[in-house]
Amino acid sequence: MDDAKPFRPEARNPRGFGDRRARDLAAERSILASVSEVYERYGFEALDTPAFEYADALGKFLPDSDRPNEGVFALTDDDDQWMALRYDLTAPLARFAAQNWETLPKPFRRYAYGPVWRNEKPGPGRFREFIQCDADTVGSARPEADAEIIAMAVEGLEAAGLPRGQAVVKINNRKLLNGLLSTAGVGSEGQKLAVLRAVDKLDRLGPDGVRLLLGEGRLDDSGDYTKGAGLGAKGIEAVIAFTAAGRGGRSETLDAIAAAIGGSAEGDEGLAELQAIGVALGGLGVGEDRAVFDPSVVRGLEYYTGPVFEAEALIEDETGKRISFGSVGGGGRYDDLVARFTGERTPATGFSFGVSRLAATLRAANRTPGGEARGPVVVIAFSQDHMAEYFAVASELRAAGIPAEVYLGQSGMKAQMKYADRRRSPFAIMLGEDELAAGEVSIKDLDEGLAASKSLASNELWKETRPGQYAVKRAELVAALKQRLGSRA
RNA sequence: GCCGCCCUAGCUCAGUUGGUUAGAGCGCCAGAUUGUGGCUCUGGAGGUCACCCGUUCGAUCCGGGUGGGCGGUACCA
Repeated sequence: MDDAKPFRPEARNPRGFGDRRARDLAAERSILASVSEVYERYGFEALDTPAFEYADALGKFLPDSDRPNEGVFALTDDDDQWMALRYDLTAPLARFAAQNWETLPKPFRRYAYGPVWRNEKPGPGRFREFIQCDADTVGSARPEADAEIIAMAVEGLEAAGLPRGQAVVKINNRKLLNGLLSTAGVGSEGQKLAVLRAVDKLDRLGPDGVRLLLGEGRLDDSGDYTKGAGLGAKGIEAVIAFTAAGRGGRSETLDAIAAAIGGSAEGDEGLAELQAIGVALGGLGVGEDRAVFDPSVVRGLEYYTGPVFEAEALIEDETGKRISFGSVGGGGRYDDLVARFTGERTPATGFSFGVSRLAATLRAANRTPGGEARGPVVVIAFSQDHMAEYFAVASELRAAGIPAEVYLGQSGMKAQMKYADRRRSPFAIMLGEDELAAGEVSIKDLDEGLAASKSLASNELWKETRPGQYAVKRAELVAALKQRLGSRA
């Protein structure tokens, strides 16, 4: 006799993890299908890798501690090996490429999609589990490989529902800022990193805030002090001038960048790469309104070694306010990632769509990629005596490719109609005593009924009129429904 | 991680200067309408006032702690 209160766990999601219902899944699948189709059209082969990797294969690992770096979800398996959920699709690709390099066709072109996990603080458009759709070329150092990746990003955006003018891919090159900093006498990697972080905040803090972060440091609104990069006044202005070098056209921007970075071997290399990317983009038919050079783009991931890309949505909500949960995709060149495993420098470049964020952005703009999720045709269950007949109807519909179900709850007809309504069913099928006697079946078109109800004030009239309801011969049910479904489209 | 604000019904929020029975709108369920989703009307269910500890005769309210949410900031391989 245990009279202790039974433990009742609270039914809730882990923080940053969300349930996705039919309409969310339809949107996601639609984006995945259209982007995958673009990737395949460009000749990229599909690959899936496991959710888990050994933690050391994912990169950051603290050898002096038995815990992998925060930011990933990690655990040890039975053999005390540290495993971590993948935080993107690029690191697993690097592992796969290194492992199978001998037998792969080179350059290796592959795309992949699936969930990735990050143990970070969630926010709007920022999840701890989200879907990426990624394409990479491993084994080509040519800027044309980068250009092709960018072209796919542009086409993918369009296929996913962001046509010309509603999204833009911004392109930069890490080598430019590196060259500039070398010329300015900034040697240490730590200082360079601090500069990158500062520039990354340009959109949020503005040039003056970034100036503080490039110099001594900045005190923010919450009273927190952030130590700066420690650049001198000349260095600060050189960096700011560089980030402001974006112009309308790609070649004008290149000229402005060239003037801003001064001369350095690394900077010139980066400039030449961008130039070649620009030429290739022209050949690929990617207009200057869809892919631009933008020196203010940074990207957080440290593994990028050259060109970096970022996709941004340019759409507004009803009030004309720009919708932004951050970038909807990003990528770049990472020439050292495979070398972590093989010791051999292997050039690689790629781009990932943040499918979940893209879906969230489109939803915020009241757009539903993949269309509305509709429920099945619902066969009303009038009486226990005729259940077999109801199931026969459902089977006929299913055989004809029409999603259908018999109501299996305990409630009366009114509740069954309500159920069909809530399922967003297109039709309810009624086979009561009257219909059975007449050899007929009643079809209620729920959309039509709803539309008609707007002009009916009283419930009596609504019931009498039975808007959207038709009787057909029992044998003609499937044909009649097919016709109605077809004319709807 | 750090700083600030917040936590009352499924949701959005009132309210109690510390006192018996905590409210609204929306949503949900049911009836009016025994074979009809909408509209209308009527009724109903639903709350350990986030949790724990303290102060008090008495705490949803005051104090402390914990957890969660939001925002800022840091980090983001």
